[in-house]
Amino acid sequence: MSRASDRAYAAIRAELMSGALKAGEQVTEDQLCQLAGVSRTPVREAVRRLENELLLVRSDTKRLFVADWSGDDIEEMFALRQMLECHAAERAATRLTAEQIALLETANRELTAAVDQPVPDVARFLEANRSFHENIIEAAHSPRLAGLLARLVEAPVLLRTARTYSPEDLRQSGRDHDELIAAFAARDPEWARAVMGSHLRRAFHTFARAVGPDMGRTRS
Amino acid sequence: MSRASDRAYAAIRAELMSGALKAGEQVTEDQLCQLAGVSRTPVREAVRRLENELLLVRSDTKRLFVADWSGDDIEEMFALRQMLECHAAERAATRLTAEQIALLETANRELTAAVDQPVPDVARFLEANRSFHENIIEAAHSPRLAGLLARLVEAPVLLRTARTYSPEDLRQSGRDHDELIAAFAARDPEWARAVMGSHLRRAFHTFARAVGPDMGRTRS
DNA sequence: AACAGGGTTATTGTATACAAATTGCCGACG
DNA sequence: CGTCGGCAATTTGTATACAATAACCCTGTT
Repeated sequence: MSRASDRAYAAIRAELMSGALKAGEQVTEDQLCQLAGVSRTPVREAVRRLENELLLVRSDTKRLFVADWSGDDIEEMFALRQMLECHAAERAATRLTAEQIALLETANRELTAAVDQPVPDVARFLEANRSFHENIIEAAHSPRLAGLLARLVEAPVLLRTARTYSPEDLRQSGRDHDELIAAFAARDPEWARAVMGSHLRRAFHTFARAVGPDMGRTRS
Repeated sequence: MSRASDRAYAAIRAELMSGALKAGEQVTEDQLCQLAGVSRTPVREAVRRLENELLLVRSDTKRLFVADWSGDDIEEMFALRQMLECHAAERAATRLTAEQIALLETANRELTAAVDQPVPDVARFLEANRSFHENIIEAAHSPRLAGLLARLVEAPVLLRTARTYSPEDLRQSGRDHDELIAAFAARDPEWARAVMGSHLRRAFHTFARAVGPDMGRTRS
């Protein structure tokens, strides 16, 4: 992470996540250079990565814009993620070691701890959640699957500012994870797949409800 | 395609496909510059694309090598492709226009014409086959799905030199495509998914048989 | 003979200058 | 008043020089 292009990537990504760069807005490479404090060469490399992760998009004439996800885009992304991550859960069920299952339990204890407070710590929840899912993908032993998912998982976080997490939603996620762990402990691929499917599909509807009935179809 | 980076991409890719650059071999950026006749900047951009498509890989210390796919890698890739392309076929069944279906018929006529000769024209077959599948993915109207598949479809072609296409294999592909067209014409997503699944799974076994029992597990 | 150390070469990473392309503006003309 | 064309400014694309880092070889020591 000490390379200039990595720092540029992190810096630009942070700006996108914080909302300092708004969806649909044009950005120039020079702008991003100033922002990251490096020259255009590493910035261009970082931009390629972000384009690949669909956080930035190029117009037909190569001009650069912050991605603006429509409701359809989000639904599509969730559908793809569900397909791939169900597959990962299925594979993981027969491949997880006892140590890895213990890791999942640890991550989910952290997750529930973040929720079981007077005021839930959403950032802590998100980090534990990310770790939980990452461990499953890791255990699926399918490096290309992992690469594909990497492109899908992070993108919608862009919209997290718009989202209102209810404590009940967060708790339900914890329970889903518990059942997932049970399916893994039973070495039951079908069970794991099914739980993952309902987990992600519920997440989609929670997300859709939070963002609004039109799911971002009205742009600002 | 007139951009230097695009030309570099095409040139390097051609070298990989022709087998002039062998699997596992190290390549340097300067080498690729000479090869493409452009400077390192566009070459580096082309290399990023090829890394993304898994045709090139980087060692832990950033040195560049031609990808060397193991049998497990190939099986994994086929499994992912099947999952995604079945999904594409299912979506396409309800979205293809009459014109697009006609396009598929044209592509498959070209494909069978390439086969129905004293000596089948494999290159022409591959091109028609690529066009056929591309049209389906296009019709699925899922740009991210298309992006994911792009990373998977082209990679194993690297190994096509090792492959012996029997005329019967090629003819069977044409018949699969015909049934796929029938499923699309009937607007039956389930049918389309099933046909695509068996089509790709058969292709996998044909491929595995042609490459050999160990599927490349013995590297040269 | 094996191995550690240091210096040399090869390779990748970054900055900068310049070229090509695109956009937007402004005036001339219908 | 609209619109067409071209000039100026902005933005992206490429080449090249230089810096940082990793691999290699060679020697000296044990």
